[in-house]
This record gives sequence, structure tokens and C-alpha cells, in this order.
Amino acid sequence: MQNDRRLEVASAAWRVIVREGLDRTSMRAIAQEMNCTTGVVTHYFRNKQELILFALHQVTARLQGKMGLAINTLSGPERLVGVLSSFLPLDQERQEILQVWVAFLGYAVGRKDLMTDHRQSAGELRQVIIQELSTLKSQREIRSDVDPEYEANVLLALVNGVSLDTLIQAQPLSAEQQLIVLQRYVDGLCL
Amino acid sequence: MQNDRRLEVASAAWRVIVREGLDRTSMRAIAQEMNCTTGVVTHYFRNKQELILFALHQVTARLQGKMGLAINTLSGPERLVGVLSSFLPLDQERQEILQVWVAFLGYAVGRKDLMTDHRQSAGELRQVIIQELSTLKSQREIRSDVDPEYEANVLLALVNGVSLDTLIQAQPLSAEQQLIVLQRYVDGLCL
DNA sequence: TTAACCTCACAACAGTTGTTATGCTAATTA
DNA sequence: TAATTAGCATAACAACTGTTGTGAGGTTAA
Repeated sequence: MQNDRRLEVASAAWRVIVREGLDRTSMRAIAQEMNCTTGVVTHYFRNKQELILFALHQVTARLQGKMGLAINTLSGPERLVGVLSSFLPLDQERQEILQVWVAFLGYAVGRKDLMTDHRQSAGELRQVIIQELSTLKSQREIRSDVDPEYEANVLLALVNGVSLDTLIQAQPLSAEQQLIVLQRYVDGLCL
Repeated sequence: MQNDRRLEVASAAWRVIVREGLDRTSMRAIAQEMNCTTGVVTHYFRNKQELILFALHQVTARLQGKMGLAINTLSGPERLVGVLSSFLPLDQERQEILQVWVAFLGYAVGRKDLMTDHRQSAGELRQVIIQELSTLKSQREIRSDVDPEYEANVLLALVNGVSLDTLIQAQPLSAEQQLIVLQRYVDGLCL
């Protein structure tokens, strides 16, 4: 399948990004990571921009996959925690996703179009959280005085902040500690 | 003073980073931003790496300046809020600082030495927060069951997360809303 | 004045970048 | 079988990168 090959190229790009940095992720470096030449890369992607954009969309796609799984298998307050924890770097795969995401976010500084991309996916996620909170509120699972829009901001900030801290803290939070932070705050909304 | 000139170069680099992106911030682009040639840049900085590192240290230096002001002028729980809010993008200056910081963080992915730099300054800030919380605890200003080390993680995550959201959210939190999020959480620690 | 020096412009260097064109081989299709 | 296309290697291109050296003009010091 030609689509599988595109994923292989994007996967190689990811590995180079995590290991060498985004600015050192050249066409030749990606090709070398796949043990072939740039002919492969140029054959499956028109531009480098198209490749970069595809690799970026792979980030959001895989995270949305995790989130969809949580939505379909859980319910109640556990589903809210499940959705939010989909984005936490709890395992090595999501730690890699986080690094690629941060690299792209830094790359988006000074590029209006790329930053708009980030904002859109962030906005969609925010709507999901608001929806979850509203449902929980109408089901009397959380306090009646919580403002879904406000708490969505806080929860997203908490998840993003905890994720970032796993990158920039010397002794980062363990997976259990990350979940505890999230769980405690959600517990504070319940009752 | 030759130090002032270095600051001018770094300032020009900041402007290019915010406007064009870090990867497009070349020696020539910085020089053009100053309306001169690369001779200026190469005269005050040995390498580009030295320039980049200097510009990065300017970020932490200016933030620590803000923090120092809060430490010296406030006291009690207000000082904790003041210290933490020093890092929030409440005004245009700190919004610019945030963008440069995010650009450098993304640039640090795949560079162990730069990421170590980030980790060190983050660790120092964490110690300050822990110290603040411990002092407040011994002064019976916050609940006796709060764990300073744990709450320091949560507070830092909250500040980092709120800051990030101002970048990646379509309608970002206003300065007042950012402070409310922080203030409310700190209020929850008091009593 | 003479000498040293700071500040900077300018040009040239080698290396790396993305992009493109060409051609080969194997698979697919007619 | 013949023709076509997919998949990829190779090489060459211009543009851009950081770095270095040379030198000019102005300032300071002896």
C-alpha cells in the first residue's frame, strides 16, 4: 500500500526529530534513517512542507485515536479522566509523541498558518472537554456550581502543564503521579 | 558599553524569532533587523551557538527579574501568587518572552545539552516554590496537610499550562482569567 | 603625531539545504 | 508479449547557511 509507505517515511522523520532535532531533520537524514536515498522521500511527498505537515497531523491523529478509545470504553467521571489522560505522556509512545509535538509547537512560532493548525486541534479538544463536563453536570455527577467552560480551561492547562513538566523537570512526575494530579482535581469537581 | 551592544543583538534576534521563526533566524536576518551587516553579529558573538545561548539566557534572566521583584515586594500567600504570576503572559512583553521560550524549547528537543539547561532553570524555580510553600505552611497560612513538593508540581504545571494555552487556544484566557485560575487554586490551599 | 584598538562593512569560503531531472528495475496492465 | 507505471537511486542545481579574513574609518592612548 502506498499509504503504508508514507507512514514509514513519517515514522522515520519522527525518529530523527526526537534524536537530532527538527531543524536537523533534512530529507537526506530521513532517507538515511530508512536506509535508502532521498528518492523515496521525494516520491511520496511533493514538498518537505507536505511531509512536515503530514508528520504533524500524525501526532494529532494518534492522540485522537487514544482519546476515542477512552470515550468509547468509559463513562461517567472516569471517562473525563480517561479522555484527559490520553494526552499525558504515561508511556514511552506518548513521551515520543510529546517531544514531536513540542518540536512542532516551537517550529510554529513565527508561522501563522502552523500556529492556526495547533489552535484548531486545541479548540476541538476543548469542545470535547466542555461537552464531557456539561454531561456530567446534567447527570449530577459533578457539583452544580462548576462552569464547564472555565473548568475545561483549567483541566487542559493542567494536562498540558503536567506533560510539559515531564520534559523540563529534572526528576519528572511518574505516570502514577501524573494521574494522581489529574484525578485529584477531577475529584474536587465531583460530589 | 560592549554589553549593551550584545543586548541589542539579542533583542534583534528575539524579534526575528517571534516574527519569522527560530529556524529562519540566521545571522544575516539578525543583522538586517538591526540595519547593519553580519560584521556586527560576528564581532560580539564567537559562534551562532553562543548567540543563541545568550538569547536563551536572556529569557530566564528577564523572568527571574520579574520574580525577584515579586519576592521582594510581597509577602504571605500573595507572594506565592506574585512569584507564579511572574511567568504568566499577562502583558505583551511576557507574551513575547513566552513565544521565544517555546521556540527554544522546541529547538531543545533532540539536543541533550539545551534540554539540560531548561531542566536546570525549571528545577531552580521548583525549589523556590517549594520554599514558599514550606514557609507558608510553617506560618499556618496554608492547610497543614499540603505537601509542598507535590503542590509545587501542580502549581508549576498550572502556570505552564495556562501560559501554553494563551498560545494554542483560539480565544486565549485574558490576563484577569489567568490570574483567577491561579488565585483560585492557591485559595484552595489556604484556610 | 603615532600607534593601538574598537566597531563594523564586505567578500569569499565550504558545506548543507530543498528541489528537480534522468534513468534503471520490477511489477502491473493491456 | 508489449506497454505502462510504480518505486527508487543518482546526480546536479541554485539558494542559503555559518564562518573566516581583510580592511576601512573612527576613537582612544602614548
